Amino acid sequence: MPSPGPVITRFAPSPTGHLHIGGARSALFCWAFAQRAEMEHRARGGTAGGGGRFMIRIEDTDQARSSEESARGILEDLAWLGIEWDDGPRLDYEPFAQAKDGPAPPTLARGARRTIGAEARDVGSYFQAQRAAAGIYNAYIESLVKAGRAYPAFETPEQTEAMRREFVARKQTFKYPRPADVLPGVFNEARWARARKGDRHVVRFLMDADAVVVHDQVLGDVRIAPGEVDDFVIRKADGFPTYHFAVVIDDELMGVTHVLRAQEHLANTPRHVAMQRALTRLDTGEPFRHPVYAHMPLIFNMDGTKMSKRDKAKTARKAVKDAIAKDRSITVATLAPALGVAEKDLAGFIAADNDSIDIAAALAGRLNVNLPEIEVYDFRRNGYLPEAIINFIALLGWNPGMKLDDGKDLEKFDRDFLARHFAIDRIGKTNAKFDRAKLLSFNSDYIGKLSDAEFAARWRAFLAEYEPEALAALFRSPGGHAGATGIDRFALLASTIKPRAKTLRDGLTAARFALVADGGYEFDPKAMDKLRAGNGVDLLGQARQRLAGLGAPDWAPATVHTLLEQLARQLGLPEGNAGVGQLAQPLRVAVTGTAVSPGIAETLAILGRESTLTRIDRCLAAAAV
RNA sequence: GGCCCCAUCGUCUAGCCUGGUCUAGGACGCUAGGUUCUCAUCCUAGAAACUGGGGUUCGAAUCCCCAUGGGGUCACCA
Repeated sequence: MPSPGPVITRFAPSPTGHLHIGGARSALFCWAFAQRAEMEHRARGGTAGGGGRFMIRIEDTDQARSSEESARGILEDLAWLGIEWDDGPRLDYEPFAQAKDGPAPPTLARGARRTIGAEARDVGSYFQAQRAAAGIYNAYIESLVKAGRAYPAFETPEQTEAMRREFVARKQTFKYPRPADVLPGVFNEARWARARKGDRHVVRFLMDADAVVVHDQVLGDVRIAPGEVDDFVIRKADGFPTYHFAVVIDDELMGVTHVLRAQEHLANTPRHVAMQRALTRLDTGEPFRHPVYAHMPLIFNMDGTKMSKRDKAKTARKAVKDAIAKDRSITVATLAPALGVAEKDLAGFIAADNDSIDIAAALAGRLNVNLPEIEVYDFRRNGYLPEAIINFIALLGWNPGMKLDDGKDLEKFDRDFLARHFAIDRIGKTNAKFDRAKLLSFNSDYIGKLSDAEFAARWRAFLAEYEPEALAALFRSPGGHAGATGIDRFALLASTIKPRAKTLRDGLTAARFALVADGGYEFDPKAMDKLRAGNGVDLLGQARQRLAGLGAPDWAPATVHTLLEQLARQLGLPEGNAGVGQLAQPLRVAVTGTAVSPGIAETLAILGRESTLTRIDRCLAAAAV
């Protein structure tokens, strides 16, 4: 039996921004599908790369909107998620979140540089703009024109638009009317000559008259009646191929066997199938193949709207409007300079004339609001773990359909599991809503599952990347005093933060007490009232005296705890933790200003002797007023 | 509007293909308890769904039809 060749899947983003979370899922499924094929191939003793390959292709045919930075950003986002491609653009990068335990200076210790992707299969560039420059598409355009399956059209965009409006006015669906001189299967020499002369034109595909059936692995056969699809543009006036055309050419030339993509592309697929029927390879003379199609359900916001980066602008716009309404001193004139943007731009943003994400981000920082995460990068900088995101998005429109021993559904799994078990027949058909609450739950679960050392390393790497000042502050003893010797304050802090952090970022909230200076926090009035009401002040004084007797070198959770236990006993408080608890609350208020903190012994140990005593004294003074 | 796709708790979903084992299971969220020095973690319990109507069948969440609802798509964007 001839070897069937590898399964080849592809993810083909257009580089016009960061990687959208929905795109990440498409990439993940394509990756998993190829991975599984490769694994099974190797299990049968096959050679590496011969069973399944995952490819990235950059669809940068939109000259105006594409950028190299976006392309790189998307590749980095994929790398961060751990979705690595076998074929595609080369990415040299420094692995993320690899900071390990190290000496005090809070620098981000990057791992060794890595490279993903290589132009290994000799299929040319993975950038469509470069492929266009190499003449790949034009050669096929010409072959189609010569075969009478495509033709130049000379209407200007304005003319086409006018035609469209006429149709709409008559309540008809616009379909480009094929010119009378264009005949199927007949090379229109006159038009071609005029085009070659340099007249501005587009090239349209001459749609065939037969029905098109898309055999979709998820949705089943989808039949489109003849005449439903008009003669669409395959080459723009600027000489670049349209998406539809470039996709069909490249998928064939790059040997793509399986196309897994979002359902929004389903309606485009008949065009692709029709072109595949009409095209013949220029190198081998073989007809184009039809890849296997699988369209997956879409992902929406909880309110049913599309998840788009404009949501960020919307959120920021609402926030700034609220702020202006609430506080008269806030105006466009005062805000703009503070944000570092032009007044005109800010006014335009508020008026919804523009949706600048830069302004949205500046506003969010200024007004202290959280923008919705839409792109992978947003999740990353807000402290989500890639494994949580992978797991969560894998469940949007797919599930393994397996039960755990206790009868519950298996829903927590990693990339490797997905690679082993992913199958198209378990892709669902119904659109999903992106439930951030569940993602958050997944994220805190994954944080909880990390060992203390791992969490400390990853939290530290995260802070080094996105909150370097906070990290630096955590490495300083709050009051500038020498920290306890013999304990790693950061590790201790991290271990107490871990169960309290739903994201790496919000771990900072729980760590606030360790971040502020000894005199840098307010005492919560309610907590202070409570302190004064009972015998809190007295207990606090007693505790202070006792703690003062504990030398800085002994300042560790266990010793502090023992000391408090002993004190509780001496004061005739209830046995065990209940007694410690009566001491804990006043102490907690004293050293954090609030009634909430990690365990009191850990809290005090993290603060160290000098800070603790300083803070207690400050509280005692405040309570006496 | 034309064409196409879809339809189980608030949300993600299992079950549907191969009708009975479904008084429809799990997870998140929610509610109520419990553990704990506060908070968080953790544990237990509870409320919560087969869109509607016809049909097929001894029997339908599961098969068929219609209605309704939701979505996608109709660019010289991808």
